[in-house]
Amino acid sequence: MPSRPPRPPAASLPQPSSTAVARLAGVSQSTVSRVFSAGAAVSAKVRERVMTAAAELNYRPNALPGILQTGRSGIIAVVMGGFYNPFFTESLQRVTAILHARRLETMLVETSSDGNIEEIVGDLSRYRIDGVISLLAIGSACVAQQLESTGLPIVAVNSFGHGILRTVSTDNRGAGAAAADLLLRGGSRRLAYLAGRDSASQSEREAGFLGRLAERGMPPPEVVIAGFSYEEGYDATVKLLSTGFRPDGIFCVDDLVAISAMDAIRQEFGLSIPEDVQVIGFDNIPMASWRGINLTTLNQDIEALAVESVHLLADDPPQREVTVPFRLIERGTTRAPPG
Amino acid sequence: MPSRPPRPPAASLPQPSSTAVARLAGVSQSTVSRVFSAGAAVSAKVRERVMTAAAELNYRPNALPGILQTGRSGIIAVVMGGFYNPFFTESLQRVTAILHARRLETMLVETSSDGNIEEIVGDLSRYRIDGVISLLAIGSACVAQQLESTGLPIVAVNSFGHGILRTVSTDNRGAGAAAADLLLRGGSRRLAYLAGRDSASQSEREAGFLGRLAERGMPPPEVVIAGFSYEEGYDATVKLLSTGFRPDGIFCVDDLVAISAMDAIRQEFGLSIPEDVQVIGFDNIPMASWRGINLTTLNQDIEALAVESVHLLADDPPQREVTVPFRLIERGTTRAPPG
DNA sequence: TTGTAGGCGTTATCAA
DNA sequence: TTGATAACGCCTACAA
Repeated sequence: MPSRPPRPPAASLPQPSSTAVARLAGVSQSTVSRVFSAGAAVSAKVRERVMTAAAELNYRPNALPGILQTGRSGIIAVVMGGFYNPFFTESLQRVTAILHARRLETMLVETSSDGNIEEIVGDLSRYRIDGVISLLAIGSACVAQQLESTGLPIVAVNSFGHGILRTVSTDNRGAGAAAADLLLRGGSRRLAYLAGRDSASQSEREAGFLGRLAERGMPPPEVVIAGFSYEEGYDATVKLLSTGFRPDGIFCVDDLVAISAMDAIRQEFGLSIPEDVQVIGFDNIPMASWRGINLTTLNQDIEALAVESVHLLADDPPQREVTVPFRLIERGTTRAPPG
Repeated sequence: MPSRPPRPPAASLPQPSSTAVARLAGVSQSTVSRVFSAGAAVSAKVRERVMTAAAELNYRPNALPGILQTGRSGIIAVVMGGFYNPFFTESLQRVTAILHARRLETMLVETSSDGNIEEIVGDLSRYRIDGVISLLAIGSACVAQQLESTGLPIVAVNSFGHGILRTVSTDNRGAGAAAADLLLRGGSRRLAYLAGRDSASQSEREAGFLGRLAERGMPPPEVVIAGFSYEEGYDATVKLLSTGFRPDGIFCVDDLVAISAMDAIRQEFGLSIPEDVQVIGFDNIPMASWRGINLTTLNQDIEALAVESVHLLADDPPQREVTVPFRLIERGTTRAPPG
């Protein structure tokens, strides 16, 4: 099923080997190897000679034979989708930075759905990658099972674990409840939820929101599926407000949807935020803090998510599921509490 | 200088080798190899037996020995920074997708400055990567020289080539001129340019803008350095308008700066856009088309930039520098032409 | 069509 | 402290 890259991409000159350096320096190949290994025992004189020869040949050690022997490559596959969402791209940035700090390399896997993850990861296992961090939620137990069958350690962010995967997640349920509390505190009584498409984070946020409203004796809110993007969110909001139902408080599955909802509310219906409608987003992407947007939202601690993901993958600690706390960021799209 | 990953990241079970499969299937190792190679000559019966054995052991071919022999890995290093800017993240997405379509893998290199690129790429060359695509501009000829010394083919986007690198760039100069034309056409006469920090794209855009204004007999515009981000742009705009000078047309080095300028203009100075001030951005990031922003901008054809980058790297065509046309996107922050 | 054997560039083990 | 040698797992002749 796998195959080599079909056309040779830009052939480069063959790199010099440690043998070539050894020859030039008049030492054995093993000595060259030692010079370029961490805790080696080499005399200063020999090291000097080897380094000179290496510099002359522009020698760069080749990591592949070592990988061949140890079976460990120091390469981690990071699975990404949703590049349009700053939450994901910032997550990618942090994860990569943390991996780099640990001297691990990032192999980037780009895919829009989690359907073909298994195939892609299977392909990548040709390189003897050491593990997988998926910033994309793994939706089905079946895919999780397939991934596990690669034998690689796998961490998924904001995903179900399906009893198999290691997971790192924001406290999505708690955050949903906090959103409910805040909307009620601001006086909203006709509530709506702009939902994402099926996923762990989406359903946890929804469960937290609906659960808290029920606890507090509110009728269930209007729920409309808005996806995760601006475009879908805009249409969903128009649809929601066109039913005749006029919510005075909306919780959105993410900031992109929240921002689109604000635009639709103002431009299509001439309503004011937060006077007529309170809006709460999720993620705290940079745009949420832009002056012209100023969105109240629930912050995901991306740094913590990234740190914990790498920790779970690389340090193999006993716990397999980590929850990271959210933080409420009150800005201008909710009404400050009266008291 | 380089070294192996210090701590073993999550040891996984050793993967079965083709030899193990061969033993189980009762054939030679080379036969297994042939079964998993593209244009192999294997009898159906043997292939069948090998596949069964491979499935039983959950065998995955190891690409490393092949790389060791050929010196080509099928891995491309993609250098990224500026994750806060959708232009860069979308570029990354496209490049990765195109590489993947060619069965090339993406090794992601995250760095904020181009200063340590050489070190990072040097590290990566341990993996015998086949080339480098830098979405980060290479600022100094010195760094370009160091990169070239790795012997790897290198493509940089929106960068100077320093007579060494292959480059793919938007027609930044032409786009700057188009911005000048549009502002003048809309009637602006007191012009300003919110500049980026020193880089090829920044200076080309500035040169195009200033050049065209000069051609058309206008005095040189006010120029303020605004970096590339929202925060810096906001401060720079406040600074610009606080000098007493009141521009009625502003060209910005990128959309993030333009959006911040709009926010500052409206919120700090109570001016209207485009009535009092026309604003033009650069990139055409998704936010520029958001209803609440609706920014006139110059589109960079990211798909073309990505395609050409991979082409220049992988197909080694004669030309080393490619320019991609821009496209003017007129939205609501400029005044429609009177005629 | 299949098997045998050599080599890719390291690291690790042992002997000197 | 250094050198020789055997892996690592695959590919590619070449032989059968």
